[in-house]
Amino acid sequence: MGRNTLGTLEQAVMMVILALGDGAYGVAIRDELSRRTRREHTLGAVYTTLDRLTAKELLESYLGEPTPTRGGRAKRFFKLTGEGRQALDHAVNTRHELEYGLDLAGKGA
Amino acid sequence: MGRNTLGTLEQAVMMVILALGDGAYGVAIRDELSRRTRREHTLGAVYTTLDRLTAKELLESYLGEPTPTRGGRAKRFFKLTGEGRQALDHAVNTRHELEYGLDLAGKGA
DNA sequence: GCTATTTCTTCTACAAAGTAAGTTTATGGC
DNA sequence: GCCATAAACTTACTTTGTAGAAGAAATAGC
Repeated sequence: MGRNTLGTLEQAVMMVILALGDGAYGVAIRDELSRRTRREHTLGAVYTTLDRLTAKELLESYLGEPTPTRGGRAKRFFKLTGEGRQALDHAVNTRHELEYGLDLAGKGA
Repeated sequence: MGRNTLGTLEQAVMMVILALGDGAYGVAIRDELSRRTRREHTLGAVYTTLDRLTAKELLESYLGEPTPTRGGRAKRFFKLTGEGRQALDHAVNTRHELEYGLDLAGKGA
């Protein structure tokens, strides 16, 4: 995709990160994504998206505390950068204008 | 993009076709798209998308009357198939669930 | 202080979508 | 005929999306 549009998965991932607040790390993101999407996404898909968004500086990441549960590797948490927030808002607005006046399923209000 | 998700442009184009009703042909679609998106899209981008959606049987096309205007090649009009309508509705619903509970710009209602 | 187990991340190769920059076909008027 | 206009088509390329693993880190139990 040319310049600066966000793909559907990219947008979805960013929204899920917002929804998760703190606690947004790879596996959790995948799970919440599956929940909201009613669809399975592999971790591979999620992480590559995460990486690409980070490379574009729309996300930033930091490593979490030593794991509290059983075994496990250190979680990497993600959040939107200011730029990321802007990009998402822009995508949402664009969508809004596209949907304007149409009667679409799920547009109950 | 893997199996059956619609990309952002694909969704956008389908929405614009709905918005245009009859009168949805390449150039008109591009123009309406630019209007609603506040962004220029080349015809190349639009036509390749149109073709792909047609190939996936989400759109169907038919040729219009011999051109009424100045010069020009016969217009090709597009509309959603039943399957296309379904796919779009599904995309809209998914989006809905993703946005649920978030406070996003442009989500005024 | 090993080894199995759990939890999470990283890699790699490929398929699908998006874009740009042209080319082609068809009028109509001069 | 030649130029301008209006539309569609083509091609080569970049960016996103996906799958299916393999790789690391931490802990528990023994």
